[in-house]
Amino acid sequence: MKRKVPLPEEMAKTYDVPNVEKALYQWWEEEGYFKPVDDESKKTFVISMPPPNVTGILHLGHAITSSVEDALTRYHRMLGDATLWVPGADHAGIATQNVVERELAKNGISRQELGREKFVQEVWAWKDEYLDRITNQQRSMGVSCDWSRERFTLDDGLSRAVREAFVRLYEKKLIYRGQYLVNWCPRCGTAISDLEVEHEDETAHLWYVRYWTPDHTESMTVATTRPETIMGDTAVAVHPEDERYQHMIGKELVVPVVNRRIKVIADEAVEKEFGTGAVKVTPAHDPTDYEMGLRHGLEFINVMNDDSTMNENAGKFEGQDRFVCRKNLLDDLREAGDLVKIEDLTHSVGHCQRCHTIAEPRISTQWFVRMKPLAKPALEAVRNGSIKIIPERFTKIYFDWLENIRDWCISRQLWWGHRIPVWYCQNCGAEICSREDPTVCPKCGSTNLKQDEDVLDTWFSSGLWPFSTLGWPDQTPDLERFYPISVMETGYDIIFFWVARMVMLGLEMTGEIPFHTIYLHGLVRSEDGKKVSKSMEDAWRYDPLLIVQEYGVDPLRFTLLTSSTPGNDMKLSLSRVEANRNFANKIWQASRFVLGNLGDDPGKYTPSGDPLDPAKLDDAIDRWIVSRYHSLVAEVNRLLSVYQLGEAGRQIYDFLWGEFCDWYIEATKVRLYEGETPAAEQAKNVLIYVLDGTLRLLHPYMPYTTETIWHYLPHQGEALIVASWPQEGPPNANAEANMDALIELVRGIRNARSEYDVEPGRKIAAIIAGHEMTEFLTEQQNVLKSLARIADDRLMLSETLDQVPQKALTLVIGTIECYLPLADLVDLDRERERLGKEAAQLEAEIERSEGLLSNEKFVNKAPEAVVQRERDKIADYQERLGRLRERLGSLD
RNA sequence: GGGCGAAUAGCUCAGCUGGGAGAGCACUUCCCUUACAAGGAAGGGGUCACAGGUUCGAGUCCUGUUUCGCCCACCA
Repeated sequence: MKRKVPLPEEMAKTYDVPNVEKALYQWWEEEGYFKPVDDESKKTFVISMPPPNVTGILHLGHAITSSVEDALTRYHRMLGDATLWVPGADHAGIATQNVVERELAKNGISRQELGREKFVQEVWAWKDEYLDRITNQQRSMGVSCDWSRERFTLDDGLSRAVREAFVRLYEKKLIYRGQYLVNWCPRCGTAISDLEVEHEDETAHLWYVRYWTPDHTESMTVATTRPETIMGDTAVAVHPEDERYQHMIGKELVVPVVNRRIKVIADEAVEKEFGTGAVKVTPAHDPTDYEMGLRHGLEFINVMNDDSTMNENAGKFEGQDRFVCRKNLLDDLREAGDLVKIEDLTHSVGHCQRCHTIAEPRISTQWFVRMKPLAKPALEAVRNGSIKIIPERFTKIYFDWLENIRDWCISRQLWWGHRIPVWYCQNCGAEICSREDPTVCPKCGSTNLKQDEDVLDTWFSSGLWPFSTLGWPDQTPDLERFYPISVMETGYDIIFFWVARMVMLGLEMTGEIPFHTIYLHGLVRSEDGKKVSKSMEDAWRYDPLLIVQEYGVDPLRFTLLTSSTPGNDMKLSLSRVEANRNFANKIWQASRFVLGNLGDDPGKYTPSGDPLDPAKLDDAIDRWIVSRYHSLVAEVNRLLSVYQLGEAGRQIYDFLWGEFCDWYIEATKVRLYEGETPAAEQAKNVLIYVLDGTLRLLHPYMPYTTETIWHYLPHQGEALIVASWPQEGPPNANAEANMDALIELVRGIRNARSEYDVEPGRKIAAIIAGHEMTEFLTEQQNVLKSLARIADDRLMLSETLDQVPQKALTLVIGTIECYLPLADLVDLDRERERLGKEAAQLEAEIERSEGLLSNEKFVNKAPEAVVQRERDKIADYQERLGRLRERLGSLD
């Protein structure tokens, strides 16, 4: 037996969809709607969810990712594509290790005390809890992803993919191990990649330090911001063409404190203008100096330990923290008279992305990926259009980074992550990189093997995500069918960390592009424009879970989807979420109206799924709304095809509220309240037809609200989530023009009533000459009476008028003349003034149009349609003006 | 040092291929009318940052300037 939708029997009077979100989600999932249809002939549409950090808490960044990806997924599912959205989570090496270490520290336990194996066990134990939390939070956003395919970057399959990728790169010599200068986080105790260093401008000091020649007869002064590295100096460098120092090049100087002799060298990297033009060279602690060290064959002296305390090379400062050492060293120098000068200086300082500790450039043995050979095809794939980036401007950023790419340090001195699959023979020293754990050394046969201690950068496994989640390296049916995936959707802040690396590794490992389209969304900021962070005082206001609690999922989703354009940041405004909650309520109430007017057998109004032809409808207002709806479908299709989700959403909003509710529903009331006339029956069919279709269009944005309402309305099919996307149908220009006139007329009358303080309840009289519009207005006279509050027996409608009432307000709407004899209320002087103003306005408009048309260039060069529009305008305005003048004359 | 983005109503933002400036919130007046007060009706409010240019026509395209934000870069 088919499981029933978990909804109350009756449609509630108030909007309470948030109360059924959970049940609906569960129902969707249990019905299997999130899985791709099992039909090989269908086109596929695939998205890989950017895996959230397993320790993460859902924030607005996740919420926007979820909203965009779910909207795309639902849209394509309704289009009939075999749609797959693959979810998963990231083990997030440093981040997770830090979190668990902190948890353990609460009980006074350190990672070192536990030892590697036990600590990793401990993290795994935590992982389940964390994973549960984050995935539940994601579910709460309504994500329609296939949880049966959920993956975790450290699970067996993905670990195998990581190892396979590593070994392949190793065998192609694209991975190498060596001693180089890397960024080191002393707090995390690991190397980090260039990308993981965040530079910030800080005010600091530039210390001028004097270095003497061994005989203490000559000296040179160098400027440094990091005096604690002095003990690692192995040269002083000047520019080769610096005349001030020519005589010193090649001479020896003595490093303060450690009294080591170094040479003065000449190198073009030195800027003559900066400081004294002489620079201390510390190849083991500075990127520029490192390069110089290589060029000049200098010694590399590391003066710090892993935790950035000074090591034995720092002489008397051994054991001191780098900044304590700095202070003490400066004191010593000052005392010796060799601290010549101190200047203020603003320079950028690198910090660890994860813990914000000042990173230390440091020489160290690490594993690297050779990037240039990988970057080349990745550049080509975007250049030749195989991969498209939206918005396009990020293409240049992608190019710039890849064109100047440097090797990627992938080893981390952590315990939580994929261990590097390399073993060292303790007997012969051989290095063994292998898919399987080796037991004997292939060179000497020794069984004394030791695996490399390091783990891989988290982003290494993320880089394989689009295909590792589909079963790679095995040629699984999923990989066969769903790879390459369709869209890679993520924030622009991780274009280098993740997106570019996926392209490179995807091309290298699978020989194919990993995805066709890269869609980058903007970052969410708080209302005052700051980056939303947990430390913010009013951070709770930007907690998606709390927002959802207060307003529901759909309003938040709709807000996130319609508040910005691709790639642009957005400031989330809660008043907007509230407004969209009101929108959801509006749809609910409108649907209640429709449902409540269908009578005892609503099923007979079930839409067939085929587009209605407005030309075949009897009522002009029906023709109008159907025509407008068809234009909406076409417009939404167009916008979605170019990823303009925001604009499409706004169009649906405007149509539903501003046209369907404000005008169509109001107009149908007249017919519906007449009873079961043929006209009423047609209205019901059209109401359902348009509402059903619009709910479909809105479903990707507001899945819960639309699914719920849809079930109460007569419908075909088992669930909206798997219902078909609306078809485009013919518009009807004539109906739209007629209705536009009616709307303008009603607004004009309402405006006049308001201006003359006619009580809202009072029904007034109206005398109308319809001219060409007479037939239409006659057909719709009851609607007109109802909307404009004209008394039943006091509407005089004819084609022309023999005589018009003196004491009456005058409205001229296109060809329609309308007089409102408001008797005692009408003040002829005031009326003259009002009409005079209107006439003046029309004159100005006519003058403007005539000006345009008298310009030969405009007439010749502008498109015919634009010129014609101006001509039509003049005709229309002149007709109106004529009538106004006539009326003004008759008032005298 | 290079690059990118933003600048539109009091606030938050749209304005997609250049053809008479829009929404939500806030504001004013009125209305609890049988879908909806989470609502309805009618309003007020903008030299589209500035200066040039292209064009018959520029919020939209080009150049420059200013302010803010971001990214990249071996600024000792």
